Amino acid sequence: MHIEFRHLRSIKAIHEAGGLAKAADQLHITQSALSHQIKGLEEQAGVELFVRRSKPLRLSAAGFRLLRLAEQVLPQIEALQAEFSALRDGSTGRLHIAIECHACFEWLFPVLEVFRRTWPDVDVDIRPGLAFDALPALMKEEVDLVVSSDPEDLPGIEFVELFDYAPVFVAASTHPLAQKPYIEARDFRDQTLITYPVERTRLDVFSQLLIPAKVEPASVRQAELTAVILLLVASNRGVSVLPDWVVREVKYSSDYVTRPLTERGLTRRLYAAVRSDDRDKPYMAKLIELARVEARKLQAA
Amino acid sequence: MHIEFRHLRSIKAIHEAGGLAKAADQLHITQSALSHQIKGLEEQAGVELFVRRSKPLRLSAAGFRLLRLAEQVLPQIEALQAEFSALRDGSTGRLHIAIECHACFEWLFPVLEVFRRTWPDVDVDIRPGLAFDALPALMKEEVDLVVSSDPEDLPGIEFVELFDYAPVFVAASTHPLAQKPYIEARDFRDQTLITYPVERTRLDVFSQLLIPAKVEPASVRQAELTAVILLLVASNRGVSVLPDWVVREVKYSSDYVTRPLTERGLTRRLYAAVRSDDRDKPYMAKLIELARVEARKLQAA
DNA sequence: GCCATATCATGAAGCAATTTCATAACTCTC
DNA sequence: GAGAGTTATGAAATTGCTTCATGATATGGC
Repeated sequence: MHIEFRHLRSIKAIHEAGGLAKAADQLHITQSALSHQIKGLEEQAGVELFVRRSKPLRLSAAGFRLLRLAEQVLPQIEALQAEFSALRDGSTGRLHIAIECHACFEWLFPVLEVFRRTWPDVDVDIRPGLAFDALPALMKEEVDLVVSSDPEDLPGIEFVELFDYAPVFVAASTHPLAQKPYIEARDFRDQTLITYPVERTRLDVFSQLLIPAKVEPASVRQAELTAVILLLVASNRGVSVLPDWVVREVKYSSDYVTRPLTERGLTRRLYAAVRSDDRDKPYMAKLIELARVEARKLQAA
Repeated sequence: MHIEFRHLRSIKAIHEAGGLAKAADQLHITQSALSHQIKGLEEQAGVELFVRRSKPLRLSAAGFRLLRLAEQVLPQIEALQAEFSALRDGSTGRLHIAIECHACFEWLFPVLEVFRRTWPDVDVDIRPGLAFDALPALMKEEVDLVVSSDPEDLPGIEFVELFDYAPVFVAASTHPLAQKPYIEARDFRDQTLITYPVERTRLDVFSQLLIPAKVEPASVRQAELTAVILLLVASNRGVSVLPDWVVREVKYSSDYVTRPLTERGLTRRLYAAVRSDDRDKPYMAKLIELARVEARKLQAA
């Protein structure tokens, strides 16, 4: 059968206006069109929806049943259309974030906390599961933002600069290397290096320092959580390299020392990879702005 | 604006079939038509409902939102259509009954009790409020059945015979008239007559006996409830005339006597007035049959 | 990576459904 | 029962949906 929303609207209008002609006005069609429409609907449903005997057309029992449906359903689609128009003007949307950089949890969480307060209708999520192939997922609209430090030239994708950070050497304060003012690649030769469990090319120590210098650490141990890495470092089970926003937590602790990598220090840049379509959406712009501000707060601390 | 059920069905089909072409098959339209339709819908809503980048067309966030609506709403209209088809085949409907005859409660209630068990989906009600102008209300479909003992020739209305009954004289067993084998009009001349509070022409005593004989009782007192009338009669505050199905309750009580009106007794016939359209509906036929059976049980008791 | 295949998009043309116009039929009120 | 008000109807005009034919794009196997 073919009951349509149009029919629900008509039923409702006729009931409320208390007549076909007035209802037709409200619906911006002629009385004739509405009459034909109702006739068609009744033939479709096989049921008389109105009492014809009385002149200001009145709903029959079946008509009332249909009206009840209309009053239940019409507000729902109106609500949906409101959501859609919010989506269109960018006051709502989906913001699923994939992070390639394992330590980014540390600054992203506080950012999202602040973000949720001003944009409560945006559907925010972090998807660490597919951190591997984040950029293809971004292109397929499986996620909406990828935090990355390796910009690529992809169609429809833009890499928006977030902030700079420094990968910093961390060791226990009792560690021999604590004596040096800065750390070089060759210093790792006889060390146990503790890293996040991802491929080397995605770790700053390797990509920026050890691989170019062709240095291999004595051993590499992996730990998932930043807190665990720091624990291992404190108990002298190895040394690590972490972004500055992470080491700021231990900078003033007497258990740790932090040192720059190379004499002048390394600098890396983080990007938010987003689809061009999304870039100018207000909530997206806001998130990126927040990320910059909050991260700098962390780095300054 | 112009979201229609058609669109909801399409969204759902595409999602379930996992592709536009297969969905189009299910919907019995071409792939092209569906493509155009979705395009139109997206323009309407101003929102992308599907992710175009991936090839087996996938729902976007907004698309999922619409799907959720579809899954909520579509079953509702299917349920409605089931109700309508039940209405068409007569297994459900509205059965609002108006009773012109005030004492008919007595047999109608038991009838409806039985009826509700076999036809639970029929919307049954008794509307005593508009007992006055019941037949016009029947024509205007405000009620669906009128119990009446005065058939009229009205277009679209049929009077279906229910059963015959006898208006019977009731008095306290101590009442002087209890001595007579039957009661005549002139016997009322010096009596207080207790009646239902309706116009005289609609009371059997008057229309069938007193008005033709031009007899006026000494006084007339009215009571709404049958139980109250009987109470007043028992305490000798007056006499009354009630249908046989009512007096059967007191027939064997030593407090009352019942006597026929006139030597041969009066006989009246009750009718169910219904619209011709409704007459052959199964539930209507059933109710009428039940009324006959149950009433005769009461009269026989 | 490239080609074959599957899948979706698009434009023009045809067709069906909806709307309108003009007017008839009906109901209700006075 | 005349008149105002309201709904129904038929035919023509219009809208918009569908189809056909074909182009564009993605996916998977080699």
